Amino acid sequence: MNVETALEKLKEKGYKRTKQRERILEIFVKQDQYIAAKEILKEIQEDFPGVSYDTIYRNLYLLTDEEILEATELGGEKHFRLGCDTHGHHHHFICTECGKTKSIEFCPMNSINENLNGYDIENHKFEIYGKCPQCS
Amino acid sequence: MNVETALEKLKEKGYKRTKQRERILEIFVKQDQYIAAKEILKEIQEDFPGVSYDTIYRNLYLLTDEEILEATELGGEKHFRLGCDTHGHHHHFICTECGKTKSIEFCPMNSINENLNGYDIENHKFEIYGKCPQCS
DNA sequence: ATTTTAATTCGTAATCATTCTTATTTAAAT
DNA sequence: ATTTAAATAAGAATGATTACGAATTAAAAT
Repeated sequence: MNVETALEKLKEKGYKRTKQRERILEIFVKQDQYIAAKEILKEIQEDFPGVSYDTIYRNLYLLTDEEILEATELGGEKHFRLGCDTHGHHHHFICTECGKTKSIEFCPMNSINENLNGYDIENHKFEIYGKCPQCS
Repeated sequence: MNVETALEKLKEKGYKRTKQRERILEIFVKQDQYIAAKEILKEIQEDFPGVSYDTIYRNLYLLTDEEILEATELGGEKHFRLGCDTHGHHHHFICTECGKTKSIEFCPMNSINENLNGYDIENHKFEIYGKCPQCS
């Protein structure tokens, strides 16, 4: 997913193209890893000194709703990254030291054979935490 | 795990038996589901009007470290439940409506055959979210 | 090109969960 | 009964997130 494709997708839904939104997308395209809201803010302030957290969060949530970003909770903070839909659905190994991730193609939902009759499954989370080769 | 067993386990490590700690454990034994810190506080205040969040969190984290409780993040809040070590290691289906859980014996780490050479695995999380039979 | 409209942003305050600090209290060992 | 380390109370502080009114701006309509 690149910046233009994402902005196209938003335009179709009636969302406008703004400099701030474009800049946020650029950051995610450049850094392919989980990033916290405050880091996005810091980076954007170099170009737009006045951006507020409101703008950051509003956009992060919008982009997540539109499935352009995906979110996870790390150390009490929400983190976001570009949803790599090139790979299709997948999970992550997340380094607890540097935050870098490695995609995991294996999805437990394909292997599970547990009786969940009557349960309406909406979502699932599978993440492996540890040290990546560089940090261990 | 019952209250006495848990308190025994703590005593062996040199931790004291306090009314507040005992009461916290009772709540978890009675309600076998994920509970947020503020709900613990509310319930305990009926007996100890002065308890502070400090006491709640200190104990929740202590109990989690001692593997008496287990924790997960739900809706931006940490939630805790009694670690059901009778079942051994397992995961959960968590109802997004009422918070009730169903144990899942299947563990993806037993089925995964992904190349993670060089990665030092410390932990993992597998949870399924949705509506339980009562809520769907 | 101008106007209109709704979306978006800014600036700041408010909220909410969690953590910290210090003085005081308590369990349990001597 | 005394001592000592652990635990608690009370409230302030922090940090992430959310909320809100006013001002701005992108895009559509005229």
